[in-house]
Amino acid sequence: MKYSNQTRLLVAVDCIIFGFDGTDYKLLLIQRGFAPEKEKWSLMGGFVQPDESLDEAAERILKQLTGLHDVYMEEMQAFSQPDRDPIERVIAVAYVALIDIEKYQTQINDDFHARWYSIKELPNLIFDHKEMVEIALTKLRYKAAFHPILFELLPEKFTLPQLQAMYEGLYDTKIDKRNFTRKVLSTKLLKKENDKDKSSSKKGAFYYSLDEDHYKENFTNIHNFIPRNEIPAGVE
Amino acid sequence: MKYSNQTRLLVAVDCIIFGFDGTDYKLLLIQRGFAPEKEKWSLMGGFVQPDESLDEAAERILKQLTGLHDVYMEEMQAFSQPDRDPIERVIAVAYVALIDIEKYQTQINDDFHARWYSIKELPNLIFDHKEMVEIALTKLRYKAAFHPILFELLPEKFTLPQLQAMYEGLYDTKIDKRNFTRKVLSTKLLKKENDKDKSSSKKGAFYYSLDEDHYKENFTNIHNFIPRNEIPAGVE
DNA sequence: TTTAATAGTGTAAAAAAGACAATTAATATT
DNA sequence: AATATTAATTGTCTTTTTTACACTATTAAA
Repeated sequence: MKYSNQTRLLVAVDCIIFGFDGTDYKLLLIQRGFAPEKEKWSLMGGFVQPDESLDEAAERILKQLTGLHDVYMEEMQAFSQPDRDPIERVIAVAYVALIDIEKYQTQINDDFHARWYSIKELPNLIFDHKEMVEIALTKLRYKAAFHPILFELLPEKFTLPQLQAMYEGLYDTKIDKRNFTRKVLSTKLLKKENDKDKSSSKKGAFYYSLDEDHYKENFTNIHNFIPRNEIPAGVE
Repeated sequence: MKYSNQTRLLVAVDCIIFGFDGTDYKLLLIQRGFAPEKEKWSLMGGFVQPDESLDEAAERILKQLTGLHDVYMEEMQAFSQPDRDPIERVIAVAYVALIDIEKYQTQINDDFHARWYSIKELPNLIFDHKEMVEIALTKLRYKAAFHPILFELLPEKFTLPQLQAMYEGLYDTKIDKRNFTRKVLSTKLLKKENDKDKSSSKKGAFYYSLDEDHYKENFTNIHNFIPRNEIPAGVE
């Protein structure tokens, strides 16, 4: 038994994969291997298979490209203009993933010709992928102002200056060191390590890591990592 | 030309339509007119047609049921478990709408047997609609704590006690009158009218209305309508 | 030992949020 | 006409949070 007289459509998942290299935010793009728009840059995506949910499809696709699983990823928004794909109508559900760029491994066979692009120097993207990325960035700025999600971009151990650079990079702003440190430490999300990162200063900066228990417990609390006037308007 | 060897699916939109009657939050439900689950209560939904986006489908469906257009509505989340509909796989994108309950008109022919149910006394719903409603409520509580969206539930003119009751209802909490009034008026979103609503007190309460210009300009600002500890954790 | 470069830290003022209760306005009652 | 009743309206003080602002500490390199 089926529903009759209804049109069935292709449904795809597109993954917006962000990384941070210490200075710039990066987007992981692939060079599309098939028509249309062959060899143009694109988000990694794929069609939803009959036996999988959208979340599962997104995980499969992310794994395929990065080799990673258990990654922070969430549904962002559906893109459904009937003509967004010139070949055939495809409804795309965009997912946003935040990964530690160092954990990304080029796959044994780099089928996808993937590359990290700085979000400041993105190439032309196929279809409506550019719009997807812009919306994702705006939503990321909004959400990261209140929730400690950007830690997903960092390695296990990181320094306070690195952390601050990450926030400053996302909002393209300078934040007062003392105020930032105080706010971040007051969340109790961080554990101070005993060793220092001396790669970027003579004095060296102490490493911190996430206090996993506190992190899980307090993840959904409302925090306040950046000055109010930097929070982007116009978002949920 | 088509993408080959891919499965095409039904895509539907389901509308979670909230109202507020001065005391309780209400959900507009229909009695499903066709199998499966005929005559069971359900969200209003419909399949996406070949020529329309999801947003357009949601608007069409909302208009069909309520006669209303230009209503506050936004995409919430996709529901995509392969077996969520026993007849055939359907991916549903849930939309949340907030309407002024007084504007809702029963359609000329009430094809859908629609009824407002208090969210405290919901009947059993088909498929995963119950889950959709619960998620929608949690997200509404989150969003309404920061953005002035609940005004969409009120008529053009409303009193401060009514407004406060609406917030108290959503969070199931009591809020201090003086603090609430101060916060709400400090947003500059409201205009005081000259007349009073005397239906619920001898003294009467002054009407207020939205200052439309300020409302549009400041809509996306971050406000703070309810005490911090009432904001639900576990949401975006 | 001096220099250079970045890390680390404290305090005071301003703004926002929270706790708290008496007065006012209008109608209903006597 | 006076009084009782009911809900609306209004202000202050305290606490918390946020912001603005600048010097000292550390250590490798010169």
